[in-house]
Amino acid sequence: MKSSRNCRRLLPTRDYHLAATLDSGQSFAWTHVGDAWEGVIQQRWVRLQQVPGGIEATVTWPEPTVAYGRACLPPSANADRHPCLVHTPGPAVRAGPAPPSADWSALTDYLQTEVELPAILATFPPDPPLLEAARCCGGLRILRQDPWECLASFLLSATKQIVQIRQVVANLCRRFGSPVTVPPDHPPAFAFPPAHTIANTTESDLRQCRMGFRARHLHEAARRIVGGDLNLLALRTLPLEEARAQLLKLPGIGPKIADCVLLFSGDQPRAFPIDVWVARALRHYYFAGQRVPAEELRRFAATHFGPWAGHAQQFLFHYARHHVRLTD
DNA sequence: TTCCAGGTATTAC
DNA sequence: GTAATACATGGA
Repeated sequence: MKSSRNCRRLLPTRDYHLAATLDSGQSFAWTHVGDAWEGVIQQRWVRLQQVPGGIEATVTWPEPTVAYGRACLPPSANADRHPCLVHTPGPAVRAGPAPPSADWSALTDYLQTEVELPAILATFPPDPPLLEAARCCGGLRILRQDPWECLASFLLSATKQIVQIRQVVANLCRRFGSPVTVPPDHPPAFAFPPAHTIANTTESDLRQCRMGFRARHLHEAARRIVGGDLNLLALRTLPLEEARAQLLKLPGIGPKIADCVLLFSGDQPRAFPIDVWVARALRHYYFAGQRVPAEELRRFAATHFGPWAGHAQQFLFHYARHHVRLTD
């Protein structure tokens, strides 16, 4: 086994509920291990644990060290439009040995620890169900994920339970992802496979990961992205409607998955994914439980919840799943 | 066994 | 235009 060394740091946070955030159906890449969460961020194994004052993060470096890529995602091009976002892009990327004091900004950027949640809550309309949902799910955050991993994961999410999506994503990483350095005696961990890897495999191979009919969509989407039909990072610089229109051109991506990608990885805080849970909550709380066409729900959500509608959506989603029993 | 899952695309009225 | 239906798989 290759030797490795751990590096640990406290990431200071306020109003941050790590478990709610990592286990709220935004990302399917985290495993609950004891009282911590383990996953892979940008090719690096990470362990996160909520502690007083913040999040204790442990990462592992290989020894001897290897060159590694971008230390952090580019800062949000939309940051100026959204004063609640405070990005700290970190120093220039180093290649070669990674010292223990290496850049943590990739992690804080992913976790969005710098976002002032109270400032976002202050923009919400004063309606009782939303405020109750926000109260029940205090500290629930929106992650800033890698766009390709987010898109691919949600392509796999169609009519699947969250636990099953996790399994399929794990299958995909195990079969096609690169192994990452883990602590001694730790089970192997794998990075999410890049688009070109998926594009270069076959639909039949993808089906081995138990993703069913979604294999064709994933394969074709990867091929188009690798072919340059769509620049995922550039979506962060576009107005919401334009970014959504670009995503809707991909096979297997409709309004719901497009909004998930835009909210969870595309710097589009107004994006408002409406799935079965959110639709149920909207009908129940805002339309007296009546049947409402999907388009009308979308129109309502686009105007009612304000500039941080996506956060409101995530509160309603979490609330509907864990705190109340709503019927269709 | 039957139902349903963080949907989408296609086909039928 | 809106309403059903197929699509794979497996947990509840």
